[in-house]
Amino acid sequence: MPKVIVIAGPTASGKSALAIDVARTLNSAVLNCDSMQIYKNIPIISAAPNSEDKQLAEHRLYEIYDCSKRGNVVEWLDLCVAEIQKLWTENKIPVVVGGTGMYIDALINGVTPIPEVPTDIRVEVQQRLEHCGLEFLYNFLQQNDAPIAQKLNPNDKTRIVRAAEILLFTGKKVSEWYKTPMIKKLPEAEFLVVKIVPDINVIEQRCRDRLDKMVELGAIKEVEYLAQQKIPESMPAMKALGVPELMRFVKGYCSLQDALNEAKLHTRQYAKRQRTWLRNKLPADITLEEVYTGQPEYLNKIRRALNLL
RNA sequence: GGCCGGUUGGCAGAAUGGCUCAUGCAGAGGACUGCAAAUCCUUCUAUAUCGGUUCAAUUCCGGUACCGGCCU
Repeated sequence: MPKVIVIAGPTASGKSALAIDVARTLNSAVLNCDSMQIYKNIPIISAAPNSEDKQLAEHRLYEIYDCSKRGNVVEWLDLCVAEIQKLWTENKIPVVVGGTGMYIDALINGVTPIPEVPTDIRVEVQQRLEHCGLEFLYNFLQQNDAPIAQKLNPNDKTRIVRAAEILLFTGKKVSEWYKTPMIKKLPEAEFLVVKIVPDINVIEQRCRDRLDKMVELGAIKEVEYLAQQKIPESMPAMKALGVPELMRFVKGYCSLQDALNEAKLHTRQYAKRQRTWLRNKLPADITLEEVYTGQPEYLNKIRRALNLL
């Protein structure tokens, strides 16, 4: 059975470094599974691999979308699956790394085959949301798809909007859609899941240091670029950690120090959410309880596990 | 030394003579199937201290401590 290595961990856990080392020993490539590193022009703030990293191992699916584009899981999944299959034909074991839980989940467990909702429907729902309020949409769901309404929290904007879109476009309840089995894009794949879950305080310290370093490396320039491009705040790339915070500084609303402190706090909170997700949703074959900084035993562990698969 | 004002959870900040001390932030835990670095849920912690009045005090009165202002 063809194999795929999946490396997951919170921000600043050293997962990218591990991915590079694994890819090198396997003479394979690293595939991005991060919803922000997929965007161009913000490599510093999104902590995408630098040129040195890229020399050590081949990296794919990084910095491929314009920041004005809205990425999504399924699109990423298609790209990722294509790259995995390519590597397989070369007899290589792909190394997928990233911190976006939903993407990993979709890769391993599949998604329900709901057709893509066209833009006009999405705009319509968005307008309803703005004019009539979230409550209106929730009531709409309660009347037309009670099971999903019950499952969702009345304040959960993202999911209520999504459910409304699906219902309007497909005419079928989301709760019905969810009864159809999820489709795996790579049913034949055998995944070796490696999880890095260091102590949250260690992660926090690394996030702080990294953010300071990002500023030294030119993170402000990237944010200024986004401002110049006048990319709407609603775009995903504009929500990358550090972007909204530094944007406030760039626009003169706060000091750099304040912006950084905010960004550091939000990064920690994000890392915490990632840990929760990893802990409860991703069973792993190998778990590292400390930051990866090149310990050879972990590489050996992975190699041994691969042979056993 | 004298006079005045203040003291509510880790922080900010409401309220009240009596029922479980609002709320926000932070912290902790959790959810997560097409924007997910998003979106959302649950939850711990306080009336400075001592005494008095009262059926009942965080709330009223007094002492002490601490903080701030003014005076000598």
